[in-house]
Amino acid sequence: MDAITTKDKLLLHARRLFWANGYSNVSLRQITSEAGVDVALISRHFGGKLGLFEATLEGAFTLFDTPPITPTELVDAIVHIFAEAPRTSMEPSAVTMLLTNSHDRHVGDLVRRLYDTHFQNGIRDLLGPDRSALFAAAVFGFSIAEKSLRVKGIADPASSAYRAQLRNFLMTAINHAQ
Amino acid sequence: MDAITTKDKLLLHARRLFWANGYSNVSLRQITSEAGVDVALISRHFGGKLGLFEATLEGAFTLFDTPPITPTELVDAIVHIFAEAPRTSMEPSAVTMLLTNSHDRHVGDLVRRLYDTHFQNGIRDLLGPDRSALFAAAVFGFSIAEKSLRVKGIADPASSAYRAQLRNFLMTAINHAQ
DNA sequence: TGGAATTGTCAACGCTTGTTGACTAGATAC
DNA sequence: GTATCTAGTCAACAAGCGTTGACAATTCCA
Repeated sequence: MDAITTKDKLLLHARRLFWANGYSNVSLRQITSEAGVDVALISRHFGGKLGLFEATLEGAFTLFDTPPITPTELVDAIVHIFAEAPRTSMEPSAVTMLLTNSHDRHVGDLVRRLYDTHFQNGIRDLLGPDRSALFAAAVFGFSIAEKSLRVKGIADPASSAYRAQLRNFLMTAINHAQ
Repeated sequence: MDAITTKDKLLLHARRLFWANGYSNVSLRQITSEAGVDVALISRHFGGKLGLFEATLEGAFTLFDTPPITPTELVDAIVHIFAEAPRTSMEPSAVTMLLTNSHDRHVGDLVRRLYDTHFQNGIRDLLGPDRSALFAAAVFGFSIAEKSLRVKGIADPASSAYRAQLRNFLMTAINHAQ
């Protein structure tokens, strides 16, 4: 019983720290100290740092594995994830962890593979190759601008203006793609 | 005389490696081994790793320090930088290094400050707060999609289709911002 | 030409990293 | 009740990191 709690504690803190700082910028001792457990337990439960990282992404791509019927529903789903993220403190770790770690020496290949199999293949059938590429660029760009660079001019995520801004940005990227 | 060559060699390889792998994923020994010089010379010439990183960004924001007159000229300038980047092997290190390192423990604050003082303030007068935020998101998203995640559906950077695709994407972000 | 400043070389430092093995405690099964 | 397996604790490991200081070589200036 207690084992499950420990694994969940590790997953919770690891997900938050990885998403906020990136794979290489988070140490195992940082995770375990915040989770209040011993360092060695990561290797025991997850086989190592990479295994823990993979575990934090487990089941995070369900939205894209069964993509919505229409582009509008896809946009609404992503807007919902982005807007609710601060509340749940869970998502959009999946999407954003992809890009904030895509250049990492240790997890770059893994991250690109996850993007290919889940995100890209999931939305390409819905939007077509060109529109899905630019739609992905819009999602990534908005996430980077808001979360990492904290660009001014992006509305408060709790406001309805935020949802409208993001929705309009994504719909524009879809509708006006060449 | 030889000193200048060594500094330039270090800057050249450091810029390339930092841009490709990010600050924390590049070691000083990796840079110096490719440059063919001793490790200690980085601390001697640049004061340390952070100083070398800053030096690689020197003068890379001239475009945004004196922004173009019209949004169209701004878009054309960025399209030009992106399209010529593979040839010159220099840019768009400035813009893309901003975002690929924005979550780094060591250089995150520096990178955000550079973004604020150069990129953001430069284009906000031209585009206004809302449009400049989404324009920045479009630039970052396209860069991430093309360079880091290697999204399918983005044209060959050497082709004219690439310029048209990027130009249309950026113009759309500007013109349809709420 | 001789002294001073700069540049390059080498080895070592202290620190952090992820990982491992030995050991104790507790739960489970026979 | 005893053997077995799992979970947690502790200390240590080897490897890599950025940085430093002592020394040799070169260049520059008077």
